[in-house]
Amino acid sequence: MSKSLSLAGFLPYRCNSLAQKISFSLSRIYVDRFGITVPEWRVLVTLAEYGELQSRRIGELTSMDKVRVSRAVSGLSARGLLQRRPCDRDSRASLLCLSDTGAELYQRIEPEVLAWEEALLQPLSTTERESLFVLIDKLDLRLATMPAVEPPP
Amino acid sequence: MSKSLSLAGFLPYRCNSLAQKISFSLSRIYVDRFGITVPEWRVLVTLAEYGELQSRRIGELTSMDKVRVSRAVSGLSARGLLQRRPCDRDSRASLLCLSDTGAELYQRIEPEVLAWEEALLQPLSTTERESLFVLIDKLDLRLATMPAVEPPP
DNA sequence: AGTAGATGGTTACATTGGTAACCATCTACT
DNA sequence: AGTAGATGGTTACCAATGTAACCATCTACT
Repeated sequence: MSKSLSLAGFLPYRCNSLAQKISFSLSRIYVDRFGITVPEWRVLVTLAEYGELQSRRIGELTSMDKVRVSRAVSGLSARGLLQRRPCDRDSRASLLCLSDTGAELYQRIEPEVLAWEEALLQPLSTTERESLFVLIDKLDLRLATMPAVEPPP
Repeated sequence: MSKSLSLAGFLPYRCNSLAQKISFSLSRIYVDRFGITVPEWRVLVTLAEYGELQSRRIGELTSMDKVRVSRAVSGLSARGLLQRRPCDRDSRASLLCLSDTGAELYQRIEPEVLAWEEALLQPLSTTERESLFVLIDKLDLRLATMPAVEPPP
């Protein structure tokens, strides 16, 4: 005999719904108050962390496909938050970084986001926080290596 | 001094990206092979578990808004997987349950999904599986009760 | 050098998902 | 009973996301 499915205890559902709630709660900060979309937010964080990158690399670091990156970049550029300069190694690509306004905006958002994160994790002990990330890492790894489910014969 | 943000260690990002990978991996089963969408899948599972429900309740149990439920239901109905009968207590609503074909289809999918879940969780010990759900529960609860972040004055 | 195929990035098109307006009915109060 | 507002559910409309085609350039090989 095998147990039967229940959404409430089903990891895909729980994880999805948690991710959405987290994302929504966080986005109140940068969407409502700063008019930044989620993909734009990811680009901002990444450029703030790495300094200067080309689109391709931003895509890798944020797990977004090139179309999404392109749109996010063009949105941010339109608002003067980015700076581009040609990439001399490859003239198809360009190198992107935060403009002064972009960096300034980011510095206003970042502390609020950190405060929000701290508030979210507040009920978890240090150990729990660590194991949360360990578990996520393990599942991520598993997904990358797990064989596809076989259809029955 | 406070730490600065990095996507790779940022819970919203990690959780989102994990949820997407999980969802994608799982959906190979019911999307590719059975042509069922994600919302439809949730409705199926819920009706399989609860027997007979009205749309409103399905929405609550699956965390989907009424539009999404309506579309999922109409998709499943079009394929003859559901049965509706009028709700005598409220003539606006109807009661939904799986049709015979629906139940049969579900019974073909369920064991595969359970096998997939087991494969996913395989690298986690029993304790780890438990703490994973405990952590998710805690975060869920926290999100429901957490105060909004205050804008700086 | 020249050509075939791969790659960075953008644009155009189709699909999906969300928001808002809507209709029918229900509830509660006069 | 009659009316005002709430609610179940569908439809219509608009924003976001993914897929596919595209252009320019690069790489590698002859």
